[in-house]
Amino acid sequence: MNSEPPPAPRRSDATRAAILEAARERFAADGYERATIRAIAKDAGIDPSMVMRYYGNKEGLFAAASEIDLRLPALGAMPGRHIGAVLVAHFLDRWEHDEVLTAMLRVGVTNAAGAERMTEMFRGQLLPIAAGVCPVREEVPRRAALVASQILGMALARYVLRIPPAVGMSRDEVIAWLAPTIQRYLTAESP
Amino acid sequence: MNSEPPPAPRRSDATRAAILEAARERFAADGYERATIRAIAKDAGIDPSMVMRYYGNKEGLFAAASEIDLRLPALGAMPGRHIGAVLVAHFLDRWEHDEVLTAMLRVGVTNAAGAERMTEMFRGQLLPIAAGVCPVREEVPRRAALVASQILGMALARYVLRIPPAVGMSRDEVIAWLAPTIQRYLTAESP
DNA sequence: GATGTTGGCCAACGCTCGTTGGCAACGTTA
DNA sequence: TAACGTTGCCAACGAGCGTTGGCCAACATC
Repeated sequence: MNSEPPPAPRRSDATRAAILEAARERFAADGYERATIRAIAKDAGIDPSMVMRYYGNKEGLFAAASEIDLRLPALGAMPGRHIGAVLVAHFLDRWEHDEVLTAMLRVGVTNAAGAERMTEMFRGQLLPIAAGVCPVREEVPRRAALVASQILGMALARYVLRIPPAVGMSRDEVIAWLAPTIQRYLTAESP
Repeated sequence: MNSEPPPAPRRSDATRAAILEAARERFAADGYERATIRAIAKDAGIDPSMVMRYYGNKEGLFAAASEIDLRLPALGAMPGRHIGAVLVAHFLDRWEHDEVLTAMLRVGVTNAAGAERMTEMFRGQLLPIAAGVCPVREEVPRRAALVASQILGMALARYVLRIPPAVGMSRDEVIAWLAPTIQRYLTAESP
């Protein structure tokens, strides 16, 4: 993957980071279209032209800002019997502590590049997990997609649409309800 | 609700309808920001200023274009044992034949008004269904939200993000997998 | 047939957007 | 000290947006 030479530290690294952080916030809050480069630059305390210089254009900025790692636990560490609860808990944590996920969800719905990135994220990171516990090999993609549908659906209701009862549920409550669903999607016999 | 006098048929009804149809298509395909009034007008074969005349402004147009009825079956007709399968099948039908739902999902994610409308839609139409079959009265909103999370999540994966395995599943397959989930969210004991 | 109403287009407004190019200040290197 | 790449700001561009107001033809009403 990483075949670049050691990245020489630049004097502008702080600015680059500030832009990225502001971009993540704006994309998460407003979606792709309404998150303007001008607003992001203002948040970062620099000139809009700097954004162009460092990230080429708006698409490049989003690509950089949506670099993401789900940090899914390793395969071996996964207890097969409780994988549903572990996964739900993990995703709740990630979503609540990383606004990039909300940004991806917001942008993925309106922007083709965002949708593709989201799809790839799940294919690259959730699929291996599913492959590790799923009984039937050729069903792995479908089962991973089912898991994604429930996880993304809860994220949508809770963090984006903010449907009141979904927001009002406690973390443990969400886990208790969703874990059996995920568990079944991954490990149960085909219906 | 409907306390207006009988609406006198206007000569411009055809134009109004054409605008609305074009708007629904554009909102569904592009989301709120990128669906421009100019493009909608061009699709409808009229001048952009007509849109303003008939719907006031862009928000008004969206409000009119996203008027929606989930057409959920009546309470009495619902077989309690199979309510999960019935609901999933019903939503798949609705989503595949009415682009307004995709439009609402796209817009609801970026636009506050869209999100509110989507929340209200579910509260007004899904909540009563849940109330009819849910064992514990005070859990009705939460259970309805859980149902919404799975239904919306599948719609997101299948019709908006177009995650390949989700798209590739047959209608019956989706029903077979999701029905038990919905059934449990609505009728099972609290976990 | 005159008069008011409706349905439509055209041209333009003010604004914001992404993006560009030039120019000054700074730090490094020679 | 001179040359140079880096970092930043400023001003402006062209385009597209939502929106407005005026004008004209077709229709309705008397």
